[in-house]
Amino acid sequence: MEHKLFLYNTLSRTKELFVPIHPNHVGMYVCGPTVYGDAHLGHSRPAITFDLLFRYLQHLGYKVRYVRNITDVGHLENDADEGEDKIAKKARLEELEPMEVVQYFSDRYHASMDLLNVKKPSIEPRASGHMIEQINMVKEILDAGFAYESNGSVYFDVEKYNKSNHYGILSGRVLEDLLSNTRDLEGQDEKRNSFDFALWKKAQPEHIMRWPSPWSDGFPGWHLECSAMSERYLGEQFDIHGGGMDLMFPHHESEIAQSTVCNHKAPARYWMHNNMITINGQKMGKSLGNFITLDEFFSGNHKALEKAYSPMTIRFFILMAHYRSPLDFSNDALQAAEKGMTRLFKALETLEKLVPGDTSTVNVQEVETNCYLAMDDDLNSPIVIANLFEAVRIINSVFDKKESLTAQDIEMLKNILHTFIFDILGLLPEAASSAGNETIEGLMQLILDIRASARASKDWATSDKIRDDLAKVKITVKDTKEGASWSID
RNA sequence: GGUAUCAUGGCCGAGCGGUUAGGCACCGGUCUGCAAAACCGAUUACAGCGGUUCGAGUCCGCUUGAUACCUCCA
Repeated sequence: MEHKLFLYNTLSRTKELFVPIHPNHVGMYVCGPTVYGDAHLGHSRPAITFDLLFRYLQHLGYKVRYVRNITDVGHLENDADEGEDKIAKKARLEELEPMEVVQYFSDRYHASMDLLNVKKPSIEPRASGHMIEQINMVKEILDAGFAYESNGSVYFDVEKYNKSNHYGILSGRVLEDLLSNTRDLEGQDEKRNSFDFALWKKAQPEHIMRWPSPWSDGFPGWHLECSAMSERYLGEQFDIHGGGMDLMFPHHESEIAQSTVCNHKAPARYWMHNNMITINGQKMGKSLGNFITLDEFFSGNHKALEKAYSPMTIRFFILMAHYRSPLDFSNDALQAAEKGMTRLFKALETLEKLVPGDTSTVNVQEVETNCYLAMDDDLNSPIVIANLFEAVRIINSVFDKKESLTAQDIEMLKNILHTFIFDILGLLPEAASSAGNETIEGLMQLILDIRASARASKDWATSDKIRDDLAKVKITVKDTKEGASWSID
């Protein structure tokens, strides 16, 4: 099957046919988390979005090198903490080594990503492990005359850069507009212009994380690590650079400027940005303090949550919206996703039980074609899911003898669904909720046996009492053709 | 103020000029001792006002409203 994969490129604000620089190979860089806190729902969106792209590119046969960094140095606090490295700040409060904090939250981030069935990137570099590359890059930019040293810190000269290039090419900004936005911040006087950004920051005495450099003991600027690490692992120019929309400016804009000065070409050809997850219409974010961590979703342990939501529910919820649309969190939406996904997986079980017919009354091939068309159209996962539900309808109708499929078509349908549900969307069937505890299993078996004999003798009073009383302790009993089943709510 | 994005039925969410999105809820039906679950089926929409067009959620303009970025943020 011919594939013309179109991806929305923020640079051109249009969907463009994806053509890799080197045939059959794709280099992809995505901005990862800053590890000084637990991952929240918002963090799962880029992870899942670019996991979807990673999976799909691999499915199409590309050899993909996917680099997703971990930021463990370099970001500055604002306001009272201006100039202080975020990680150092947190570490001091906790009286832990900064690297201990980094390790702790990295591990927790990885655990959450594993639960969400997010594939590990090919390389996951840390900023702290690439000091030499970053310092070299600062030197290069200084040598090229696009940076200046000031009091031990080094700043990128945006105004000079903008004379030969367009600073704002990605975000659609015009430098003159940025000029009007002067704001008093500490350290501003070191800069020639407010929009200049730091390449190297001199460390204040209280800084724990610091590295020697030709200019001062300090740490690299906010945007440098991505430029340095993407170049190191993917080369001067690579295919795809991704991240959250909130990083478009100034982070990605500055990355482009830095790399362009060093390599005389734009670092990435396709820039992709996922939209935000909102809560009550507002962006979920650390600064706003309105975030819910992934662990809280998984445990249900948060006042805004009516119940616990499994990792796969979260994944399905995110895939039900297109990655460039804002997605509003709500219990209703999450529960709708949960029910829909359950129905999808139930149909997968039903599919195994279908009895083949002599002819097919529905076109199975169409499901596959439509799913591929949706994926090729800028990763339109909601449309893929809609088509999967069309398959659900087909499966159930065949099961109900309202439609018919040949053995060959049933096999094809299995292949299609497995490919899209497991391989591409990366969904996994949830583990049976009732399993695990032998004592409870045994007790429930006993209770249901007693109820079964009551029902056999049409003793509905006893049968209903057992069911009602179990319901009071949040155990649901369902009578099916194969006997009673139970689950804990 | 500047830049960008968006406004779809009870809720969530597709749609990129011309025949059904889809999910959840609700309603009707099948099944069941009853119920739940499951399954089948039907219904409800395109912020407002103009314009372009044979034809507009879909393009253009204006109005209103919302969000993001401009300061660390996925």
